[in-house]
This record gives sequence, C-alpha cells and structure tokens, in this order.
Amino acid sequence: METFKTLLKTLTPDQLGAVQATEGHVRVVAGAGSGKTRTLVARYAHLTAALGVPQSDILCLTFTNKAAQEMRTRIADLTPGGSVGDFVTTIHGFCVKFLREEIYRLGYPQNYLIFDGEDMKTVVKEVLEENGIVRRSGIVGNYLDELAVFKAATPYIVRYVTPTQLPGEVPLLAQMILRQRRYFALDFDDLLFFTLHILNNFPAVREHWQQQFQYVMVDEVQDCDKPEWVLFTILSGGYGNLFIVGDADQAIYEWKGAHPELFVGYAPDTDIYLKENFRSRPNIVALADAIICNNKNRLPRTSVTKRPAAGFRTTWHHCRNERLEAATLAATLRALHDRDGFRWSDAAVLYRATYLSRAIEQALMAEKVPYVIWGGVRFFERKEIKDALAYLRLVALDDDVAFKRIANVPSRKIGKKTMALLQGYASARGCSLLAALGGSGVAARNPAAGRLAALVAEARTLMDASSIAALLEWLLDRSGLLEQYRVDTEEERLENLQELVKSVRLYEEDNRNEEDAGLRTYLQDVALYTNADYRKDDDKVKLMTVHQAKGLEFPAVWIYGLNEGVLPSHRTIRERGEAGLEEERRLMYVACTRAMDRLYFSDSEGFNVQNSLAKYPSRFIREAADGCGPLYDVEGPFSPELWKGTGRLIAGLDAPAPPAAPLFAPGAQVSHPVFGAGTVLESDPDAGTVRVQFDGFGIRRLAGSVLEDFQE
DNA sequence: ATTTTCGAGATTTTT
DNA sequence: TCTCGAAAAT
Repeated sequence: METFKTLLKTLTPDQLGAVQATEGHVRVVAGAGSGKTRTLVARYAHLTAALGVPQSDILCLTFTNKAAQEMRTRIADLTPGGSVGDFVTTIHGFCVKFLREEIYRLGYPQNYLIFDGEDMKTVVKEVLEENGIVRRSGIVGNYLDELAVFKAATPYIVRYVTPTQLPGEVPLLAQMILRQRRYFALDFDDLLFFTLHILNNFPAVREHWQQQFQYVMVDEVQDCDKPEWVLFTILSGGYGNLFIVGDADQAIYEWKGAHPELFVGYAPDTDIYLKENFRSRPNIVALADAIICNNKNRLPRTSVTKRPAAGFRTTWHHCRNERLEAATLAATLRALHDRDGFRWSDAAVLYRATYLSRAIEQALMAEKVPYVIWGGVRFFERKEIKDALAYLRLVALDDDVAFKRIANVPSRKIGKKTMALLQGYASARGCSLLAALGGSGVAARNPAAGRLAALVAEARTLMDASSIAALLEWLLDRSGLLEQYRVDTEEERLENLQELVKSVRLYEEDNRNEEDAGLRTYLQDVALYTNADYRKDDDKVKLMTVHQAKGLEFPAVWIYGLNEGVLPSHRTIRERGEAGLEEERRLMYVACTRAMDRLYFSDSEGFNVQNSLAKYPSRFIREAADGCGPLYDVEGPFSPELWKGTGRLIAGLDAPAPPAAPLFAPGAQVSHPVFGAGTVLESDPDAGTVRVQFDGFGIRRLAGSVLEDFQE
C-alpha cells in the first residue's frame, strides 16, 4: 500500500501545485501521459488527509465507468481502511444517486425505468407506425431522425412529469411523450436532464446539494457537453471550489455534443499546466506533437519527456490488402511476445471503427495470438442478456416493450399478425399487451402463447418470495430460452446467461442490507452496467477502438487501418469539414500517445469505403514524417513485390497524399496525355477533380491525377 | 399464416 | 457480426 506521503514525494512541482490548489476555480491543462489520475488521486487524499475534509463532501466526477473505477481503486489504496466516498463516480452515476434520493422526496413516480437507445427506438417506431408513418427511404427501419426529434423534446418530457398541459402544437411528439409517460422511461440523456430540471426548479434541493459538496473536481472536461457543464457548475456553486482537468488536444467527442471550447475559454482563478509526459519515449512524444501541431484551432504547446530514448523507431507497414495487413500485425505481435519478451497484455491494437476488427481477429487466430476485444458488444447489450432481462421486466413491470421483445423468443407463433391483434386490443382497452394475450382470446387459441401468460402469472407469485437470481433461473428454464440455445448449441450465449445469473446473485449479496434492493431497483441499476464490470484481465492482446483507448496506456500500440478515409474518417470530414478533420487528428493524437515504448502504424490498399477504394495511406502518416523526418522502417515478412509498393509510397511522402490537397490551383498550366496543354479553371480537392480549359478541346472536368505540369 | 433460411448490405465513435 | 427482407418451408 502506497502512503499519501510517498505519493507526494513522487510528484513534480506542477503536479504538487495542482494538489494544493484547493480554493476557488482551478483549471488544470493536463497533457497526455502527464500523471493526471495520479494528481487527482493525490489531491483527493490531500483534501481528506491534510485538510480533514470528509469524503462525503468531495464530488469527483469522471467521464467513463473505467476512469471512475480506476480512481476509486487508487483512492482506496491510499486511504487507511480502504474507504472511498460515494461521490467518486461518473456524471451519470451521480445523477442516478441524485434521482434515487430526490425522486421520492418530490413525489415523482417511483417506478422510473432506464431505457437504452434500442428500447427508445422501439417506442418511437411504435408511435410512428400507429400513425401510418413507415420509413422507406434510406435504411429501412432507421428511425434516428425521429429519435433525435424525440430527444430534443426532453424538456417537455420532464415537464409532463409535474402534470401540465402537453404541448398540443406537435401531436406526434405529444404521443411519444404520452407513450414515454406510460413506461416512465428515462434514457441516459434524460437522467441528466431530469437531474438538472430538479436542481433548477427546486431551490431547497439545489441548496442542499450545494452545501453537500465543499469540493468538486471533474476529469476530462474537454469531453463534457453543455448540460454536464451546467451540472457541475451548479453543484460547485455553494462553496465555489471547482477543479477541472482536461486537455483540448484530446477532445474527441464533439460529434456527440461535447464543447471543448468551454474548457479552453474558461477563466479560472488558478491555471496549472502539466506538461511533462511520463508515459512515452521521446520519439513517440515528438511524433504525436508533429501530428497535432497541424491543427489550427489549438493552443500551441509541446510536451516534454525525461524518458530515455529506446532506440526503437516507429514502424509503418504499408500492405497490399487488408489480409496482409492483419497478417503482418499478427506476425509482429508474435515476435514481440516470443522474441522481445513483451507480455500479450502489453500490446494493444487500435482502430477507428469496429468493423475493422474482423480481419484482425482472423489473422490473430491463425497466428494463435490470444486476444480480447475490449468492449465489442457489451455484455448487457447482448441479445440473450437483453432477452433475459426483458423477461424480468415483463414480470415486474408489465412492460410492453419487454413483451414485444420476448413474445416470440423462443418462437411461440406470435408473429406480425398476432402482435397487431394484441396491440389493437390493448390500445382499445388501455391495457398492457400481456393482459391482451388473455383478454383477446389469443392465449386460448395458441397453446404456446397461453403458456407464456401462465408463466408470467406464476412468476409473479414467486416474485416476492424468491431471490431475483432464483426467479431469473426459473424464468430462463421455464420460458425455454435456455433450451433454445442448447438446441442451437450456442455455447457462448448459454455461458453469458449463466454469467448473468451470477452477476444478479452478486448484486443481491452486495445490496443485502439495502431496503429497496428489489427487482425493480435491480432493473433500474442494470441498465447502467457495462461489461467492464464483469471482465477478467487475462494475458491477452487488447483490440479496441481509439475512443475506447482514451485514458489507457500500453507498452506497445499498433494503430491499424491508417487509411485516408478511415482515419481520418471521410464521413466526418464530409459532414463537419475542417473541424471534423481536426477532431480526427486529435483522435490520431490520442491513439499515438497511448504508446509507452513502441508504436506501429499500418495501412493497406483496398479498404472499401463508400464505393471508393481508400487505398491511400492516411495524411497523418505524412504529417508525422514532415514533422519528424523519416521515422519509418519497413520490416516484416514482405514479398519483394510489396517492398516495391512500400518503397514507392515512402518515396512519395513528400508529395501530397491524394486526395488531400488540390494538385493544381486555378491558373496553373497543365498538360494532359490526350488533350494536350491547358489552363486550370477551378479545382475540387474533395473530389480530386479539376476543370481545365484545353487549347482545342474546350473545357473538361478531369481527375487531377492524370495531369502534369506543362513543360515547354 | 408463421417460421426458417439464406443472401445481401452495412457498419464510427459512447454514457 | 448483425440486420433486414424476400423466398422457401412448415
């Protein structure tokens, strides 16, 4: 166990300054690998140990569950008795705690339920279909636009809870809201909005919580959106001690509404910069800086590191196709393990989008490299888990969304027609779908449906007497869900269901003394879980998206799929232009700065991105080369043919990577193999095309790549 | 009338 | 890998 005093001795003067800056508004700009978590933990310990502040008076907010977990572990490690305050948590975790307390006190309905996006979508879809709106354009069944409208209406949703008139001007919206009221469903955003609504409208509650927290600290503030920013601003409003930590260069969530400029433009009483990078070798720090300095919208700064050079250069593998890229990756990982003494778990493979992991998995399996996909399909988002939970929800809450989900799982001959019948009956009588099963006579005609009704009825008699885990096991068995997966020999799904039962049992043990730890509470809690809570940490290579890697570090990092159009994502650039590109560059920066000792790049010709082959290396590779000189070696099991391809592209590093920049500006004199000499009228860098006035052939629109400088 | 099967197409990132 | 829709099978 590390003591607080030993920890203090290891801090730099800057970090110590942050630890001791306890009063007023403090902003810490913490670069990558600057020992930020360490500093936050030390500050927490300083407040409690040196200043004697009770743990319950410190609110320490993080962005992800992982970060909160890490923070809690390290604080516990430092505290005599291993205690950690309740308020070292994620922003959403805080909202849940807050609502638990206030929702009852203020007389809101008690049976609120947290829905995930998929369930919300079901609600929206239902309303639209009842109104005869069926989307046919684009992806069929994609109701994202409507969902966005729905979510924008959240203030109304919160307002209806205190009974007021529904907004009559938007009938469709009103229906959605009514539907949501029936379920009393809150999704992730609603948790925060509801919390803010209460804080804003009930002064006594606000003051109570403001007096609760003498100190508020928030991590990863550059990734906070406006409501989150409002939340911690309100909560720190009592004592005025707000400590925010962030790094604008690592802002990668603008796409989901983060406002890094709130952090950048903040005017604190005290500003502290943590410049030193303790994580990465000098060449990696230099390379990451060389990339990020291309961002215009940025406060210029550079990192320093005292780590000695490792004599290892960043290696870029350019491969002919995806399969070879993955094979090279697998072979290198094997060499790292067998030859260089790295553990498998020392290495991480990072990529821009999840679909890229498929080829990697195949290659790693072939090379017998143990790997784990970090947060692929989350545990509680797996089909079998959601089905199992839907059974619980149906039993406990008579939830129509849950009914729709499992009515035909396993199959009970309840298809579209039967479901439509049930819905007609239910909406006419204002009853639930489950009740309609008996009332409409479907249960009588269809034996399987009858058994479902009986199953739920029987489960309800068991509900209060038995534990949740036992009830779940009973349901899994009697519903035929287990049997279905046994027949289909879906081992993994069976195991997952066992794992779920285990986790429920664990939950019940943990909450044995809580008075409200019933099935309903469990169903509320479970919506917030991720599989991070139930994953063991084996010696395996970790595969994850760059976003998921944020805040982590690895001795060896391989950035895979470094293609123009993939990273940077051509979609982001198309949708958000220069700002999007800069966010992609920050993503690249985050990826590079995860590496401690070794960093690898790879790309391949032949990624199929939206009908165009993204076969060019990412412009970020070129930016690294421009800034740092030739950092690249090319090694590995390449055929001579591949060597040729690689050599060509490395030699081309000094030329602009197509289609990054316009090859020819308007006015340039060019020559074409067929049309001869001409003058460029305009160029379209996005499309890579130019319009040229040719002498004798008129105006033509052409790919810029076929043109050459006009030579006399 | 419903379920199963099969092939095609799509797929950013997350609390 | 997953979802969706159409065709085939029950």
